Amino acid sequence: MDISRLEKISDFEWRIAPRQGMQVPGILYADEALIRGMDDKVYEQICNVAKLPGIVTASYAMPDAHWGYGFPIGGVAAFDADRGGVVSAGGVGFDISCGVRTLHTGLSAETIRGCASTLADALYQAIPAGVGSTGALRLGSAEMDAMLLGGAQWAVDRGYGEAEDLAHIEEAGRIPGAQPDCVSRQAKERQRDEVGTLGSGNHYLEVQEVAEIYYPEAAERFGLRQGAAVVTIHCGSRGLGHQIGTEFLKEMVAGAAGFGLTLPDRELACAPIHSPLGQRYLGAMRAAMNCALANRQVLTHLTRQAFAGVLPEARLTLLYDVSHNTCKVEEHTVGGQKKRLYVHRKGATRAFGPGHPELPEAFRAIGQPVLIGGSMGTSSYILVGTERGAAAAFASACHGAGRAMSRHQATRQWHGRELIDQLARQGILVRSPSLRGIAEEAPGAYKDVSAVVDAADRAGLARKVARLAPLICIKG
DNA sequence: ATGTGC
Repeated sequence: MDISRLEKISDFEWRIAPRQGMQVPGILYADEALIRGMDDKVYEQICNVAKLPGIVTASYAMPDAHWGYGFPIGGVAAFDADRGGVVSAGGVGFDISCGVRTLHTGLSAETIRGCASTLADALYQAIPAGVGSTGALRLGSAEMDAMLLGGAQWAVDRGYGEAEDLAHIEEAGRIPGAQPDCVSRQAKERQRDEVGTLGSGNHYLEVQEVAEIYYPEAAERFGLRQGAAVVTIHCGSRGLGHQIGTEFLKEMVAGAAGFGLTLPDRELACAPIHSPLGQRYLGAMRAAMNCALANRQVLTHLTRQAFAGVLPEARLTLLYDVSHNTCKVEEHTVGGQKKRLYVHRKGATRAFGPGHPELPEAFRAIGQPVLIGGSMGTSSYILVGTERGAAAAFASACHGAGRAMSRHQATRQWHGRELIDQLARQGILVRSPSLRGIAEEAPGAYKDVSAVVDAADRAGLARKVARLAPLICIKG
């Protein structure tokens, strides 16, 4: 991206002044090196989003922003329903409610190293992974609807996990307003045997070591101690979310003219929040959010079972679960006034600051855990929402490293087998059904997650708490 | 991301 087109606010905040139909400015949080590495398309997409009806304050991009469908991945935009605001399927993304959950294990990384290979095999056997992977559950139509309404609460009610898990999930594990009736038969069909599966692409389950602590007070509140082992699960709503995204995108493209919307880019297809199509999308999307929460909850149960077979002394408790592909109704202050807004976060993590009423009691005084997944073989980070961040980008932060290279390019540059051997020499055990998938996910195909996280920290979006280093990686 | 796709 040509940095001369941006107005510098600070070393980590850059502004695009409104022009050519932009209702609000664009704001990009990143350092110079990250901005120079971004595609010009990201600039274009930030500007295009700023042209959508009802957008408030600014069209934001996080430090890991890259070119996406319509909206940039790493984009945040909020809309006021009463001022013609829209909801956009492309503003949420295909993998609805893709997100990250991190669990304590009650064990040290040293203990894990003592049986890493056995544990890796046990996890790989317990966790269905890969394209089209299926799980042990088969949902009939009534159970499907119950899952889509109940999210992680549905899973816990059926014995997958513990009641205490729920308090440590966004919205207590169940997104209200889901409408299974708005989810197509085909979407449900695709999901029938995919609950409790990891999927493919950048999804993973990792056992990690707490390698570094930056903010001891927050780490203490989060129960993170240096040298401890944690488990992180990164996945989403599988075939169901993808099908919903695909169908509504098409419907929104077809419906745009009927709503009198002239879109700067066909891919920005959207519908007024106060329209039957907008409402149907929200109902279906919320059902997909519950699907993702149920999925991560069942995977947690399978993880506990795998640990129990190898390390019976393990006690897996949930630190937090937060999504990074969502549209959520939240209260934010705009021009000194409190407003209920439809906040799209596409590849951006919610990062509520201290005192937010929606946070579980354990974190209310310190702020929300912000879980940032790295690429395979590299570090992940835990940050905490801050007061300053709550006033910027509607309380959002980055979500990961962000791709630096296409999947195709990566497969030409790396070989799965060599990467697995190389990582094993670094003490990182990778298990995956797909060598091609491994090559596509080569660490070198991603941006430096540390630079991304530093930029988010320095921009004040969230504050660094701890770095997690991978020990075992189950890759889809 | 995805029953990966012109």
